[in-house]
Amino acid sequence: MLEQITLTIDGAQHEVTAGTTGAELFFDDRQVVVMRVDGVLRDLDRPLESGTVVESVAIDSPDGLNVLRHSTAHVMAQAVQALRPDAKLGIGPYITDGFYFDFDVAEPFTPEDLKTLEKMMQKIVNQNQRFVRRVVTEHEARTAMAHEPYKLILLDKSANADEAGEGVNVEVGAGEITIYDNVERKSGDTIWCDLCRGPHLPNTKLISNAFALTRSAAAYWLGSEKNKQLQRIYGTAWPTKDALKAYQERVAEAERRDHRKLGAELDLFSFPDELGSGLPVFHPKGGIIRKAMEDYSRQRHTEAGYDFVYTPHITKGHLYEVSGHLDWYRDGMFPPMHVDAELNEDGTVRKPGQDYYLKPMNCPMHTLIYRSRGRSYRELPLRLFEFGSVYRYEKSGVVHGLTRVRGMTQDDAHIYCTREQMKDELTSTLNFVLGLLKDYGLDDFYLELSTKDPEKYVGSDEVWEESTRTLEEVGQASGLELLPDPGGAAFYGPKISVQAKDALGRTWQMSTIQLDFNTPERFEIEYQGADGTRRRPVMIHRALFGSVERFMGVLTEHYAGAFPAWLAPVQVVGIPVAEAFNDYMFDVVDKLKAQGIRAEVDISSDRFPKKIRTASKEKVPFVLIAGGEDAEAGAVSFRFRDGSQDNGVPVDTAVARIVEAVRTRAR
RNA sequence: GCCUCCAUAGCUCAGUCGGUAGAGCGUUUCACUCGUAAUGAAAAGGUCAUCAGUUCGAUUCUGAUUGGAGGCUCCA
Repeated sequence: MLEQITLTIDGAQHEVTAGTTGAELFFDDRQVVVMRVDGVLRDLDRPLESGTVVESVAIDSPDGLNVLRHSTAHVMAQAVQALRPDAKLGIGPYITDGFYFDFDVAEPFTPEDLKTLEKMMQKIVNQNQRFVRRVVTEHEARTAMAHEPYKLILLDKSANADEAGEGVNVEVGAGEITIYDNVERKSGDTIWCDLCRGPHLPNTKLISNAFALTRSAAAYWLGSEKNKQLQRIYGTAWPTKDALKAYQERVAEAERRDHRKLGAELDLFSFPDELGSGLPVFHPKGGIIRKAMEDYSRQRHTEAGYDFVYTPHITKGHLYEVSGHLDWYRDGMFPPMHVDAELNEDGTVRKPGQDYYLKPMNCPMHTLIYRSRGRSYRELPLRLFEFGSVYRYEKSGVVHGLTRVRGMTQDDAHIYCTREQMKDELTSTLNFVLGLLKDYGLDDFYLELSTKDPEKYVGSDEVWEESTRTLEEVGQASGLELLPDPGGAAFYGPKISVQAKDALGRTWQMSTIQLDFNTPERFEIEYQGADGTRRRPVMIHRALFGSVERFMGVLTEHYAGAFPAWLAPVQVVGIPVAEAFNDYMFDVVDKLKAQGIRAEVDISSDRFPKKIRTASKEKVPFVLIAGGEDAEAGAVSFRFRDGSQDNGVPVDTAVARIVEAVRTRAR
């Protein structure tokens, strides 16, 4: 008689025969591709033990997708080794929306290779190979992987795989060493195998035809610059062809929204080669958007009690010796210009001269303003704000559109306050920042708390602890999700950053609020307390846009170039139905201009439908149309960006509506 | 910084197996204009990124430089 065991299956107790596998348990649900046993993902074909809690995992669940993508990565690696028998395997984990696999190959992969590989993968999928798990000893694993040097390195590291580097723990985990064999269904032959922690899909058929290889690129082995670069192939995989298509459409939409593309199409900004990498110029239309952003920011900062200051773009090097930047970030600064040196005729130095640097940060200069005279506790908190232009020597490979530049303008403020004021000041700053971001149209946030990097910090542990705790309390009080970012802090203090999600659900790090106990020390700034003693203020760094340039890039993508009326370069275009109504249209536009609205009349020689098309392509928020019917009624007709209309609106009403939309910053 | 790829008109791209180039859009001009995403015609516009090398001759081949793309590493 067969022994019966008790399992908790998807929440309910069941009695089953001992030795029952997940595959038998869930055989009638083809969506189930893997299972979770006592919280751990397992292959379906593993027998279940009495008393365990078993949950089915569907292919379209987050874990199921990860397994699907990991298995697809195996299929790809099998195809790669068939195409390039000399290819050595690196690691091949799942990632967001897909997977990659690294290979050491003599020649990089070409786009044609990717197409060939996709076809080979489809053949493997159609063969319906089984993924078979095999527990091995370390010796067996080393024998099986004798020709895979990188796998042998992984075995060396298996004891502490979780710390070894990106993706390593997908291959080998602490505990058992396992190999996954790809077994051909008909012959039972093992066609391919890989050292892998699993779990995997039961078979390749489940991958169906909903996968694609997307790109190839180089990547450092184990993610370290010191290691050899391997060739990485990225791919994506989905439960259904429709899901794959939806993903590809999302990628295409992101490409259409790319601010570099829209910036050129809408004539907002450009990156002249003559200026150098990462140095943008803003064209008149981009300038209007930027000015509107800055004007509103100034207005709000004035209301919130900030003082406006201005500082130069260049300074003697000594300032950044005092601040510590030359110690910590010299590589990220433009090299110095050496000036004022004088030489004797024989080439010996008569006057040594000195180094000037472009400024990479505003804080030291603001601190000099603080220090320019004695300060009283009555002045604190002192909030110094500047649209401060900074220059950073970003490595050539990382410069990217407006989001990573070498010259940028920060909406930078430094708040000097007492330790007692610190918490309230942080709280009100965070609220100020969140409120302002919402006004610009971003409203889906979470916070990140970046804490000390043990290899890169100054100041005492005690101070770090206090400031970290304070930031954490403030973050938690905000009610937003607060995620830890260990080691992410700047050398001088911990920070809270606001992460905003855009219209496509992508996350951007926006504002940062940083505590700094270090700069006040280094610059020895003080204030006189009510009791007459000299005390050291605390300094808070905060930027809301981060950089104006980057924020504009993010907003461009968030709005897909269709900026809300208050930011739009051209807010209204008047289109007369025929030339005879030009004057009528001009009268309407003049009324709008009198109210400060950016309005134009399209009097080009284009025909009416072409003018509509032009205005649509320029993403103008309000198109006003006037012809005979409207003119007789003293009205205009609206055409909105979505193509909808509102005809016969009295002119004064139309003007009021537009003015109101701009005033309220309506979307 | 590293790897791979790329650079032809303002934009998107074709082309030249080495003999100085073409389309569409845009621009200009002319004609035509009456209701919601492209009226027609003509013209202008290019040291084929820059600098060297090979060659009778280089936009084309080679190298370097600059700039760009996608990754990796980095991001105060």
